[in-house]
Amino acid sequence: MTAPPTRRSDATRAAILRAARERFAADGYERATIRAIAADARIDPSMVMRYYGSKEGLFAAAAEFDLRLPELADLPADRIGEALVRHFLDRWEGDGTLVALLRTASTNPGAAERMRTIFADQLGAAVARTVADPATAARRAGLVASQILGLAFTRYVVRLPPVADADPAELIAWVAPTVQRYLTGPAPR
Amino acid sequence: MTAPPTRRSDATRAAILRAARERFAADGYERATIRAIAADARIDPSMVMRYYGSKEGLFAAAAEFDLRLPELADLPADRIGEALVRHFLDRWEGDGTLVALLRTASTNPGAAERMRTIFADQLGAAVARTVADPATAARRAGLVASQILGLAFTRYVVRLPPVADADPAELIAWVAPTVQRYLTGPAPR
DNA sequence: CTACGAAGTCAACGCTTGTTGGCCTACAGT
DNA sequence: ACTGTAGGCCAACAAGCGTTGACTTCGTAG
Repeated sequence: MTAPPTRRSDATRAAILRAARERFAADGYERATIRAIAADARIDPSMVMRYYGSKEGLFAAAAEFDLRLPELADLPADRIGEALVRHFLDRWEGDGTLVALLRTASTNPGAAERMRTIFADQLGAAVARTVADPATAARRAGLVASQILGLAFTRYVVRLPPVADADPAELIAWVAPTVQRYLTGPAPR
Repeated sequence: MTAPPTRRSDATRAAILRAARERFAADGYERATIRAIAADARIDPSMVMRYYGSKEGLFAAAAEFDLRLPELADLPADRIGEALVRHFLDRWEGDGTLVALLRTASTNPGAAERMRTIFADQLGAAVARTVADPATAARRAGLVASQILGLAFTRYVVRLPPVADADPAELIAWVAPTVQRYLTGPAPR
């Protein structure tokens, strides 16, 4: 047990992180300035540097993200698609971090790398544990990612009206079969 | 016939536009600097301003984009999905403009608006012409956009390995049924 | 009560960016 | 040959950025 329980600065650190996530989500990496983040958190820009070293360091801390995937094996095999789509919509409807990552991955190589890691490790691993054929597991996970990220991109970033305005239940009903097929459907050819 | 046939500066204008598209596609809006674009085109940064007024103006000119969708009604009804996926892969494999738009739409409101227009007008209209039920046409077009843009995003922007490394034929085989169902499948519920 | 380290503030730096206006150059019409 | 004009270049500007270091304030341990 090495940890000194709480430092006085923890509240500030947390405020910075919260403001950073909001700004990164709203504006992307380059337009989210340290000065603006500091203003939101009501502290001095230099505090950000003290605690996170640099803008890159701040982003790395703000973009820590756990998909919190459920154990797919515990679900009824024919409901995995539905459960996954529902889970993702819930997950990022309440947490701007993934939108921040999505916006930033477009221009920042580090963020793109982070995104690759998250989806390869977390989603890839969960899929590998459930899919029968290990040879196609990675491809299946990639296809699921393409539909899930496409949904997030059109709904939260571009805000294409027919997708952004739909209620979650309808989106789930439409998209779940796609994900289900990518996971458990027969491989083509 | 109002047009003076060719001005001496047309070659320069075109060079700027070509360089701009490449830079915007590779770096996104904010990291693609006018100076870098001008250097690529081997002209002075001030020329960019002379011809396009501002960086926003340059982007607006560079992001002009026609999806060149085929007339869907001319295709066999059960092959529309396949044809569409193949068309999109072809279309942006050879032209960086859409990738530039994709990267830029993440952070630049104007680019997001442009993206919305392109997909609502061009794809939305083409879908509306083929889908039986006009009430669901917009939603179906949005869903197609979500899968198509998700594919582009994972393959060309994030470069998620299982999607980026796949060859087009395999991607088409996996994704075509999704698009086909979004277009011609029964509406859920 | 005092001293010391952490937390926070302030002002400035060096750099890059988009943008501007003045200057030079080359070509077309007479 | 001469001149007007469009094409192109150079140098500079103001603004905003990330980042730095020195200074002040606060809370606590001895």
